[in-house]
Amino acid sequence: MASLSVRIDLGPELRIGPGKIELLEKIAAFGSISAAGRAMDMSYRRAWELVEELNGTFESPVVSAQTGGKRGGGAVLTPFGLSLVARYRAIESAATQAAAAHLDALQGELAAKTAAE
Amino acid sequence: MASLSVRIDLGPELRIGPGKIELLEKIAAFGSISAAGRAMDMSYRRAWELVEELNGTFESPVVSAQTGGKRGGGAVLTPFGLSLVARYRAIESAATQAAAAHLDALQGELAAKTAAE
DNA sequence: CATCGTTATGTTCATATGAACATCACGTAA
DNA sequence: TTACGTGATGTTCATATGAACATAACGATG
Repeated sequence: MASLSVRIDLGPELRIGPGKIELLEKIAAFGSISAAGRAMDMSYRRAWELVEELNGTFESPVVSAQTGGKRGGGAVLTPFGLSLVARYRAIESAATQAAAAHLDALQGELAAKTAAE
Repeated sequence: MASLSVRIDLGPELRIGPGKIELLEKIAAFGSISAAGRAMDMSYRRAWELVEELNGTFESPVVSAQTGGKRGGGAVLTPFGLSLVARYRAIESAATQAAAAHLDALQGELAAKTAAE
C-alpha cells in the first residue's frame, strides 16, 4: 500500500522526519535512550547522536536525560518534546488524510502499468 | 517559513520525493536531461543516474530520450511521467494545505521558544 | 567531412555516513 | 564495596554517496 512520508523543514539544518519522531516516541515509551535504540534496532551511539542533534537544533531541549540512579539512569521528553511529537503526528495525519484519494489514484495507475504488458 | 516536504513510498526501493519530481519537471521544460541538470546545478552524470533510477523503478518508463539529431538529442517525459509529476504535485498541494494550520502553530511555538530565554 | 550538443558510460577520488567496539561516569541496590 | 544499567564520549573502519573528469556514439547541420 502506498503511503506518505512527511518531513518538516523549519530552515536550513532544521528538518525533522519520521525517524527522529519515532525515536522520540520510543524514548517517551521506555524512559530510556538505550531501550528506544534497541526497540528500533539501532545502536545506543546512534540513538544518542540523534537526540543530541535534536537538542542542538531547537532552542529548547527535546529530551532530558539523567545518569546513574535506580535503573542506571533514564531519559524523558520535555514538554516541548512532547508537543513537537504531537504536532508532527497531527501534521502527518492531516496530510495523509488529505492526500488519500490522490494516493489511491496513483496506486491504481501503477498497478495498471504493472498488469499491462 | 516552515514548509512540508512529501515523499511517496510505493514499496521498498520505490520512493519518490521533491528532488526527482523537480528534475522531471525541468526535463519537461527544457526537453533535455543535461539542460535540466544545469538548471538545478547538478552534473549531467547525476541527472542521468536519477532518470535511470526512475525508469528502472517503475514498470513503465518515465523519460524517453534520443541521442543525436537536430539539437544533439533530447529527452521528454512519457505520458506516465507527466501523470506521475501531476499526481505528486496534487498530493503535495493537498497535504500542505491540510497541514497549514498545524504548521503555523508549530512555527509559532518555535518562535516563542526562540524569543524566550 | 568536421562540428556541435546531447545521451550514455567508465573511472577515480573525496567525503559523508553509519557500524562496531571500547571506555568512563554516575547513582542506586544488594 | 561491588555490580548493574544507563548516559556520554572517543576511536576506528567499512561502505555509501556524490563530485569530477574523461570518452564514445549519435545524428543533424554547415
